[in-house]
Amino acid sequence: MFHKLFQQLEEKVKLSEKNKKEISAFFEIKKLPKKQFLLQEDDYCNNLAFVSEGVLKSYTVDEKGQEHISLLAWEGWWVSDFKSFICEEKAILSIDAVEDSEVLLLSRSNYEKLLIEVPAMERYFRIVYQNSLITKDRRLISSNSYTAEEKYLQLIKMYPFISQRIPQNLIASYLGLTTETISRIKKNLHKDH
Amino acid sequence: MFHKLFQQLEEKVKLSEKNKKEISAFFEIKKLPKKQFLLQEDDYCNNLAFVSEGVLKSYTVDEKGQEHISLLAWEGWWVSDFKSFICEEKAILSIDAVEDSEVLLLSRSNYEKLLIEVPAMERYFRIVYQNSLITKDRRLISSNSYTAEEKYLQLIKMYPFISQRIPQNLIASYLGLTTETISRIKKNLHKDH
DNA sequence: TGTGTTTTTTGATTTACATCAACAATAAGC
DNA sequence: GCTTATTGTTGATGTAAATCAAAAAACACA
Repeated sequence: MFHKLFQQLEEKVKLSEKNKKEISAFFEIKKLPKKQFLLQEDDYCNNLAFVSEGVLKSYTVDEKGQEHISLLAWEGWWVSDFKSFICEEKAILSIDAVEDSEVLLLSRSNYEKLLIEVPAMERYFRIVYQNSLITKDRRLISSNSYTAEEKYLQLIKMYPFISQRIPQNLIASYLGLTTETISRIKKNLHKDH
Repeated sequence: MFHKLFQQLEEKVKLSEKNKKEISAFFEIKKLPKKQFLLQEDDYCNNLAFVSEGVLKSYTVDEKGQEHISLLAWEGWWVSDFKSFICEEKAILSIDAVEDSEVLLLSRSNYEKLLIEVPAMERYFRIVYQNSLITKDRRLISSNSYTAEEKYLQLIKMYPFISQRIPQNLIASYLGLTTETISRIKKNLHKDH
């Protein structure tokens, strides 16, 4: 359960065994069967969630009822409605499980305590956010300047196995495209073999 | 020169007078006249830049020579090609001054030292990145799910005075639209007064 | 093993925004 | 103040991707 978490942490910061014991006490384990919500729009997001198993998606829903996925989070990723979590506002994101999953929850107060009591964690989150910014930056550029095909190819390049795990309609939503468009792109790529 | 920086820092963390002296020693001041580059594509981005005066833009240039602005940074903002800075790769972004500006440069080695020697700065950057992620998240949602008009309105709402300072063609590029589209949107909004 | 559900494919049509082109307004340099 | 750049507007036309609709394929589970 905590294996993935510590693996993640130790990629970025040094931890003693004592640290690890300390840290795990701040988390709560939660099983999340497929399709179950971790967060619903308009609720308050009171936890950061670390995905220890499975895949979750976070998304907005527009007036037409269409989902727009902002993040696909599998093992080793953090998910939340960050703005809601930090600013204690109502969430605009919903989060649910794409497949049977398990998450480690870190409540707001535990998050704040953890940052202070374990300085390595302050550093860890600074690094995670740093990396996260890098990816988000690239995604934003891609979203504003690339064609549908380029966006799709870039995603496949970044996560070659994503289509084995994530249905195409979710990939489409993640890229801000329709499932029909993805289907046609694939057909086209095949043609040019 | 350092006034804006300390103002920014003290919004987020507590600093002693001694801290301030220490911190300022890590920065180098640079004047940047309008249109001058802070960074060019394919160079290495070796500094984080804090804008103490003026406005910079960071952008990519596509095969057709079109600019795609990823960030408009005015007083109080940080700019860099973050991936290049962190991973020591070649930059894909160019950064230049939209108006006569002044920046405070923090080199990679100074950044790393600063984070370790002044723990408040580790905390500061964690908070800055945290906030930055929140904005980037919202921008990504907007970019993938909103119409041109919605994107424009959201920007105006977020930065009501932006059009007084930033020419429309740069705003267009920032939103991933053309200047003609912005012009038509404005006309339309006016009509509905 | 079949039957319903979810996901993907294919084709026809529409639409939002880009592109192209020409011109108007503002600002900047000498 | 006049000239040259820069920025913004307007109209005509093109196009990538959305939408609509319906069938096919893949999956789920009774």
